[in-house]
Amino acid sequence: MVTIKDVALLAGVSASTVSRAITGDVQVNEPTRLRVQEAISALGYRPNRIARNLRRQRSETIGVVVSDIENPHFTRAVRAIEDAAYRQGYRVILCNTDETLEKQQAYLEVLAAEQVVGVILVPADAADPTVSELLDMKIPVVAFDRRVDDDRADAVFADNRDAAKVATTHLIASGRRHVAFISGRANIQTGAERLHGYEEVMSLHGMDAIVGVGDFRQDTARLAMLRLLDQHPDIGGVVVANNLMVIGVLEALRFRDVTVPGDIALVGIDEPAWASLVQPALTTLGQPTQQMANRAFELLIERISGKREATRFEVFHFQLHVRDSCGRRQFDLSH
Amino acid sequence: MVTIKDVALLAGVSASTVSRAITGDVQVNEPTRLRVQEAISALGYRPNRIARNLRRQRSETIGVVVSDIENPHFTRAVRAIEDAAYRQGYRVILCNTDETLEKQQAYLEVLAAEQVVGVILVPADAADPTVSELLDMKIPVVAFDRRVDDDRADAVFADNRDAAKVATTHLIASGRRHVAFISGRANIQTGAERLHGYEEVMSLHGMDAIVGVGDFRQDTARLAMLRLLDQHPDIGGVVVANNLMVIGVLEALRFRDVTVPGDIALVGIDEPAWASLVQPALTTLGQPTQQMANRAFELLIERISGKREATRFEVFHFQLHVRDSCGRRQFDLSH
DNA sequence: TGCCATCATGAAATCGATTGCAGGAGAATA
DNA sequence: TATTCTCCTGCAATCGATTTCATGATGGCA
Repeated sequence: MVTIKDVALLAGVSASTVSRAITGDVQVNEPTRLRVQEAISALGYRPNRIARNLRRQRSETIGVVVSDIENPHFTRAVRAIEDAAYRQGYRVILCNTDETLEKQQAYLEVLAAEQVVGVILVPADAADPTVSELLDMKIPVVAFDRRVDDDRADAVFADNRDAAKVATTHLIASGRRHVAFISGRANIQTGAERLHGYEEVMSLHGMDAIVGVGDFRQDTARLAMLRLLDQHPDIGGVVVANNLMVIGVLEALRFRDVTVPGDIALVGIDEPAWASLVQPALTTLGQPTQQMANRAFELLIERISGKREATRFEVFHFQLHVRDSCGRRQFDLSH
Repeated sequence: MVTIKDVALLAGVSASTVSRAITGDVQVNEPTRLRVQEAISALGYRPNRIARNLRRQRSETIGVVVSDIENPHFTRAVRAIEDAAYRQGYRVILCNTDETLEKQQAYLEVLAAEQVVGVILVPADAADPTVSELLDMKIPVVAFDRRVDDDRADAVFADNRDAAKVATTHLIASGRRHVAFISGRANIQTGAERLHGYEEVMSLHGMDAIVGVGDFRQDTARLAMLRLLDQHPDIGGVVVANNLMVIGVLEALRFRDVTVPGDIALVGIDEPAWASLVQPALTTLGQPTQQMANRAFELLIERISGKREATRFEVFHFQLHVRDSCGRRQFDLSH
């Protein structure tokens, strides 16, 4: 491995001078700078970032931690963040926690150790003390999609309760009775809020809640829907708590020869790219993922650059896309 | 920040002893070890990984670099790799290159600097010299989905040429004429190979190739398909080079009121989760993504542990899933 | 009793960079 | 000419851990 000393030796200067020639924050005589440059390219020298970060106590890297790398909502956000960050000279490293506290802690520690300048986190567990440790270390954290308990962290999320309310109301207003809900995990904020929104509307209309418990993934949603069909043969509508679970639910309905929206009307929360291509085209509630991601990054930059002290929450809103799977009773003109 | 010295001070021992107590590779007297443990938890000490990696010249992290974080084929692979790696005590950090050489170099350098023990790479550019630099540093590299030029790197990929040949042949055998191809970027190996497979079959049958150039993303595929419809109104079938582009192509066909498979039969390469849910259900060629990912990780571990010297390539095969979009002329029984 | 092996520990070097401090050279000013 | 200032550079300390080497204590064995 070629180090700064080798370069110094070849250029006939000290290591300090090489360092200054590279970083450029202190004046270096032009001829010497050129000699150093030559030596660097002659040896193919590349500064060791570990040593640099150790000394500088920071890096030019931001960390992004998502709870499910397979969820298009998150990957779309990650791409938006990476794009913006890279343009501003930051590198982005990404980690996947699989919705487990253990992995979240492990990866937050990795990021802390790498001295990242900031973290955007889709928290698997809002109460994770590791988040506070990062904040103690003056590493700003922006929660995405969900909040964290430590209120020094900014947060960007959507109004999930409202989304579920709109979806449920839409089905009921279309004349559906026995509207069911395929939930995500209730210990995840988005899961809980969407469930609460659904329950709120159901009780408002004096109806019993019919909940199939999923975990935001395709397989469990299929099983939950099959079970629900057995237990409640009179279901007339279903709200599905996220995009991946919609796939599982549609598989279950097709397997049982249940027609959509004939037998059961369906509204999905989240807007996948294929929403309008499936049969029937999916009525969805979409959130402005890219805008949210961009905003999360902006909030992080404000913190990194020290422009802002106060914690900020930003709430975005879902938009209803009425297509065919809901039966369209009410909104025939809104296509 | 609490360092090893603070722990040493509180426990009344030297830093060396604390270090030994933590790593456990050298005997430490039991009572002292306990005192150190107490001091550690009392202070909430966490060893600084940067310093550790600097000294040890390695980490317990492996790097994964993908060319498109939004492609489900890659995210599925990433999740499989992360699962396996985490179980074996490795941490995984992920980077996205957007199919650009510049970002690929930047992120490979980041990973090299972080002293990762190995890299799994979906190369955006097979000729990138940074790959060789990693290998020079004794950091093993496994190419995924595509190969790299440096033949010290292992590779796991699928027989893309054959996939395109099967897809094209299937359409022709179903009686389709003027079969078109929506290609990915030809400077990407998978793109080139799939295109060649298509062209090979077409020329074998004495037919002219009809190629719409895309870049593996949804938007360009839509435009390419629209342009193709204008230029070649007699197209009877189309092979689409990857899953994301299928969405764009279906959008274009729907926009022009072209029926599938009535007017145009369609076969997609890659098997997205929603393949059987779209209308019409998609005939696809799927590759065993998770198996490939697991194998890539195994190859990497063999290198990391020094079990193997010789370079290894592993080629996986696509499987044809006949559904409705191809017209099913030949294979009515094969569902 | 004397010698040697073993065990536990500390002091100091080390990893590869950055940076505070000091000093020399040369220019500008008194 | 003497003094001050600026510019450039090198020395050495530093970041926080690991690891080599040396040393003292203990105990077993001759």
